Amino acid sequence: MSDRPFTKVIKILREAGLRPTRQRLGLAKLLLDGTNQHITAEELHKAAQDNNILVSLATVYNTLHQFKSAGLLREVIVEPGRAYFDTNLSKHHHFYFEQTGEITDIPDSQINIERLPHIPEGTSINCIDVVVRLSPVIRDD
Amino acid sequence: MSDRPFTKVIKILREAGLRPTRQRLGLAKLLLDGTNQHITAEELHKAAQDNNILVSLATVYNTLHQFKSAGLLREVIVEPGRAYFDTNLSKHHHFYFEQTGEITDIPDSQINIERLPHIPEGTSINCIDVVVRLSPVIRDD
DNA sequence: GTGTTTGCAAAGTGTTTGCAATTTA
DNA sequence: TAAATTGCAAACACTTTGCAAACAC
Repeated sequence: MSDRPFTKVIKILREAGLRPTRQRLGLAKLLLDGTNQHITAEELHKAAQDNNILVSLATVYNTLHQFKSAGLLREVIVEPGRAYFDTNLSKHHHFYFEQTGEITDIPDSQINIERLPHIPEGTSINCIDVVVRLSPVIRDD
Repeated sequence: MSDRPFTKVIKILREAGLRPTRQRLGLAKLLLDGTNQHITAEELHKAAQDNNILVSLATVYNTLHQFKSAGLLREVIVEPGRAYFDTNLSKHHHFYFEQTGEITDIPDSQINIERLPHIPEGTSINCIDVVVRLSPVIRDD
């Protein structure tokens, strides 16, 4: 919404090695506004249109991957055939509402993995993803 | 490989409410042989061809979903755009080798989730999936 | 015989890519 | 102006679907 802190977003992009083009600036402003979001390319494209940010769907896809490579976003995999991107870079996990497709964060403090498994030789852990899949409670009364 | 215990597979399908057709029997024999497998539709289709089981790719897809609905298989979601099916029905988790796409099991005894998160009201946990993503160790010598 | 299942080909969904035109530095 | 970026449309990978023919019971 604010128009001035453009400089901040420009700085972020520059430091990520990405030229601050009109499209990247617009998408970065939508994504990196400090709120935690779980968004698909289509949703972001729609959000851009709604905010008068002209950008093609192809560029949205490319930009999401560039942001991911630059460490500005993470990918969350909870269902086949659809990629979600997560603006929360801190350690955390996810609830996935199977009914609605909604994703919400589980703070790292609320989950704790004890007893880590023995890691195969020659490999190292990239990350550990925990997805708690939820369904609506069915009440029969 | 064995030809006689067909009766066993027929029984499994019958109890799952699925007619034991030639295609389902063939696929069930490949899948439910007691080993733990993580397989895609394409891979299963190829395996069927290699074993002289005539079945179309569309039927492989349909059969995998029928088996899943019947509780004979589980779906594992580790990468977007590809569905893996898991013949291991006991509680366990997964290693995912990002480099190769390979999936292996983590026995439930080797991982332990403490302190479960607070579940949103009106929902119940369907399942908890843990994916430990691995990369090859990079050695610089 | 009747309802189920199959296979094909077509359609669908989400994503990536080649390339000319445009923009950035 | 040289290199990076964009947008389009086409290609892509994977999956689902409609429907006539084949099959199971």
